Amino acid sequence: MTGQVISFPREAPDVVNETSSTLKAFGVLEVLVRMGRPVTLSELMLATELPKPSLHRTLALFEEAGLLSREPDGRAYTLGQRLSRFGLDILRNDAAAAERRIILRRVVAEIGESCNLAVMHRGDLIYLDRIEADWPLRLQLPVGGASLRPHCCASGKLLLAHRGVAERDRLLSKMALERFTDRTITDQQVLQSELDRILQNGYAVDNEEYVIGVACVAVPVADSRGEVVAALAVQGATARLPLMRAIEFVPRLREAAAQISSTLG
Amino acid sequence: MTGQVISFPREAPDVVNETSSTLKAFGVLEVLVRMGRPVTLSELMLATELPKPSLHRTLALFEEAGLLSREPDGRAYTLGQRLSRFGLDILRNDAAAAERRIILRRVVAEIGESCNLAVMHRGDLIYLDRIEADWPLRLQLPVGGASLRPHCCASGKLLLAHRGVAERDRLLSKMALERFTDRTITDQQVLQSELDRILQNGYAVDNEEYVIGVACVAVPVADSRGEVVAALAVQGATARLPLMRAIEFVPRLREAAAQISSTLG
DNA sequence: CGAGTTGTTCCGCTCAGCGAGACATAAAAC
DNA sequence: GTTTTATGTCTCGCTGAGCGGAACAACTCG
Repeated sequence: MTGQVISFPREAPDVVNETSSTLKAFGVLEVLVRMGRPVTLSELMLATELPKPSLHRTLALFEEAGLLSREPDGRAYTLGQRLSRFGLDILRNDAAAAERRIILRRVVAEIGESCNLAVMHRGDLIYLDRIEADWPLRLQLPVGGASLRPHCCASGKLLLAHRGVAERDRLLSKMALERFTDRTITDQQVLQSELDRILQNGYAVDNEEYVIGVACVAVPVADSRGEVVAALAVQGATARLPLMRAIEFVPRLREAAAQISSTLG
Repeated sequence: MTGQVISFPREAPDVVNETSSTLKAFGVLEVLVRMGRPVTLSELMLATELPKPSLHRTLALFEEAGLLSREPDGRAYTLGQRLSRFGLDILRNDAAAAERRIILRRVVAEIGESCNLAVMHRGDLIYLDRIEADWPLRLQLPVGGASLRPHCCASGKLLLAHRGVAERDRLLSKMALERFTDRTITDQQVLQSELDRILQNGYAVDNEEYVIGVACVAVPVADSRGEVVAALAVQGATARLPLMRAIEFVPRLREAAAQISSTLG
C-alpha cells in the first residue's frame, strides 16, 4: 500500500549528518545494525560517508565498550553482547507507549483516517505517535525528533489556546507567524481570536493552513489534574476528508482522548 | 592519558563512569531503558551520578534526535520511536539472531512446515524471523517492516496472555478487535477466556482467524529472566496442516523455544 | 616485486562537551 | 499570602575529546 506521499516543508533526515559527536556515533551504530551482517570498515565508509580515521576511532570505542565485536577474521564488525542486551531491554520497555498506540489504532480503525498524538515543548509541536490509515495518499510527518510550528496546525493551535493567558501571550509575541499556504494565519489578532474560539468550541481545526489539501481536527487530552497536556488529532486529504466530515469525528476523538488521559499519571 | 590525577582508585563497576562523552551518553540511554518506565531528570541523576547540567544536555540532545521523547507531563523521559526501532533492528541482526535462525531452520526441516519468531512491539506483533517450508502454497507475510494485530494470530494472543494481568486488562479493553475472517475473535469476553485458556494450555492456536485457510500454533519463548518476550509459531495451509496436526508439533516447538531462550540475554 | 586496497596510528587544531553556579518554576510547608 | 524545598533550565569560560589529513602498516593480487 505505498502510494503518493504528500511531503512536507522541512528538511529530510539524512543518514549520518548530525553535528554532535555522540549522535554521529549513534548514527554509525544504527547504520551498522541495519545492514544486518558483519560489516568492514570500508563498507561503513561508503554507507556513512564519514572519514576513515573518525570511523575507525568510533568503532574502536564501541568495540572497547563491548557494544560491538569483531568477526574471528579480525576485520568485520558485528553487534556485541552489550548491544544485544540493550535491544532486549528496549523491547521490554514499551508498555507505556503500547497502550497509547493501541488507543490510537482503534480510533484509526473505526474512523478510517490517520490520527496522531502531539505535545508542545518549548513552543514547538512534537508528535509522540501517529497511526496512518490505510490509504494510498499519505502524509509524511516527523514523529519524535523534529518539530512543527504550532500556529498553523490544529494540534498546535489547540495547545496554545489551552495555555494560561499570560504564557500564551508570551509565546505568541515571540512567534514568527510564518506563511505556509494562503490560508495560514499570519496575523496576531486573527490568531488570538482563533484561539479564543477554540477554547469555546473545545476543538481546533486546520483547514489547509499548513499543507494545501490537508485538513485536520484536534481535541484536548488532559492529565489527571485536568491540565491539557496533549492533543489528539485526525488528519487527512481534503479530497477524501473535507473539514466538515472531519468535525463529525470530534465525539469519537473526545472518547479516545479520555482514554489516553487515564493513562497519564 | 594525562591529567585527571584524582581518579577513583579502583572504583566499583558503577553504571556510568566511561571517559568518552559518547559512551557516557550511551550509558545514560542504557540506564534509562533499564528502568523500564518514564524517568525524570532527578531520578536519572541518582541512577547515574552525573552532574545535572551534563545530564540535561545529553537528554535534550537525544530528545532532539528523536531517540527519546517526553511524557505529556513534560517532565519524564521515555523511549522515542527511533530508539524503539533501533531495539527491534538489534534483535533482528545481532549475533544471536543467526543462532536463532539456525534453530528455526532445523525445526522447519524436521516438521516440514513454515515457522516464525515474533515479538510484541508497541502493541503490534512483529516478526523477528521467519523460515518458509518448501511447499508450493506459500503465505506472503510482512517479514520485517509491517506488523500484525495481535488479537487474531496465535503468537499475538500468546504474547498478550503472558503479560501481567493488570496490563493485559488495560490493553485488552482498549484494543480494536478488527474482524478479518468469520472466525476472528471480536468480543472482549471471548478473547479474555481465550487468553486464560492459552495460559493453561501453554500454547495458543489460530484457527483461520486471520486468513481463511491458514492455521497456526504458537508456544512461548522466555528470556534469561524467565519473562516471555517472544513467540515461536508454526503456520500452514489447513489443506495440508489441519489444526490437529499442527498441535502435534507443540512438543517439538517447545524444545526449540527452550533453545532460543538461551540466546536471549 | 610493485601497484592497489584496506586497516591502523600520528598529531596539532579547534570546538563540543563540560559542569559550577545562577536562574526559573512549581509544589510543599509554614 | 510568604518561605522553603525540590526540580528543571540556562549561562559561560575552560579545556581536553573529537577531528581528519596525512603518513604508515599490512595484506592482497597480478
